[in-house]
Amino acid sequence: MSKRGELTREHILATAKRLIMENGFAGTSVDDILKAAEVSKGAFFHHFKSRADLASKLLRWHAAQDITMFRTLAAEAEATHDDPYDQLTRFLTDFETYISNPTEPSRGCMYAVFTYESEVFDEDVTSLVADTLREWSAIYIRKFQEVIDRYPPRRPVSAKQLSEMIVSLIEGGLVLQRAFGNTQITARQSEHFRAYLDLLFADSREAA
Amino acid sequence: MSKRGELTREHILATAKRLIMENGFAGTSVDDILKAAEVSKGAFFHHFKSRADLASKLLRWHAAQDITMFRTLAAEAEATHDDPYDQLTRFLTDFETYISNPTEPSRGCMYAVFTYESEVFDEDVTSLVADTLREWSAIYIRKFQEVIDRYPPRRPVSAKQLSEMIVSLIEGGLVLQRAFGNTQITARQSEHFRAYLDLLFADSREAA
DNA sequence: TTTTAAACATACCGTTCGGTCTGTTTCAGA
DNA sequence: TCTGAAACAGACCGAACGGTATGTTTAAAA
Repeated sequence: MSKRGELTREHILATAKRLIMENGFAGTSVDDILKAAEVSKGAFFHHFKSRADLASKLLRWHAAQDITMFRTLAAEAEATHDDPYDQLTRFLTDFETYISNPTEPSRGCMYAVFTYESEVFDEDVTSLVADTLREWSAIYIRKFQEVIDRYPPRRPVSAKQLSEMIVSLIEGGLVLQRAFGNTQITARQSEHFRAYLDLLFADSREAA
Repeated sequence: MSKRGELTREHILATAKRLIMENGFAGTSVDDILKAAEVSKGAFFHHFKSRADLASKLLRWHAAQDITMFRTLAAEAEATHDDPYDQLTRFLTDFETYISNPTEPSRGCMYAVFTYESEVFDEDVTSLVADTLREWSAIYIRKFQEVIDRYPPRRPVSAKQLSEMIVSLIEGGLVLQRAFGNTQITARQSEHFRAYLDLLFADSREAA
């Protein structure tokens, strides 16, 4: 693909992403995207076979960006701290800064948007959503396992439970954040979760 | 309104609710509803001024049912237990049974569906969503405040924080539940939350 | 039994939808 | 400089859309 073509493609994807995060996928027509992106119908269908194809490509495009960002934050935390608990704390605080950033306020989670319209998509799209969410969870699980192995928690709890909790808190926080128009809510859930972690692990950490 | 008319109205609302929870609001056309409910266009537009009017009426209808169910569970818990902590535990376990009921598996939260398509609705709809979520939160807050007043928590925590956390966990759990096709996930979050509450309040409860 | 309004049925209308088709422009490589 | 394919532009199409207009049925009150 030529550089110019690639640019147009990305421009369409970015515009579609913005519109879909505002109105949902079913609420976003091809014409809406054309108008907002100021590209022609010919250009659109040159890059995407159909509207459904856009959904699939957009999801992959977003997931790639998303996982990259996730891994970058994780790598940064691991580079700065040796202790898995410190790494986790650092990762979460970085995430809190990112998610409540008022200059580019988050309109929610794209996976949630696709999930709540799941019946209109093919199985490859819905399974991609599930796979990406599972990848998120898997990274959390590994780190929580390291923490649990080093610092026995005050109450029996599994890495999977903790992972599922923080992912649920973030997803739910994003829903409330948008419903209430308050960009701080998701970060607050992450903070509260860290307080819970402290309650679980503070004793073993002090003992060590 | 006649009994027959009221029946048709409710049938349309129930059908629309089912379809919208599957495909989203923008993904559900009036014709889709007519076909699924086996009613004519004349019947539909006799009961609802427009498609947007259906959205508004449906939301109010659902919110009324929802809050009633919520209050019923709360009243039952309060009738069976004197202690606010016991009431809360009872309420949450009842909720867990309800939400993971496999005979009528929950496809998610209608407020979340409307929230993630919020740009397509008028302000009266979006503010109704926010108001209903706030009502939920308020009921939780009052109960948590009673608990905190009676049993000083191990760490400083506000009733608002605890309320926001359980609501986020449920909203997020419902997203994951649908994404993964696992009806147990939301109940698991509620359980985990109760474990956190135990960690917070067990000491003061034993002392009392 | 007659009257009347609510409750419904259906043909129809203008618009928007996703998608196609045909043609033009751009630009890297021969 | 020429060539060909990629990149785009925009008119056009049939289907589906939300909504209306007009008529028929139902059922309770007079």
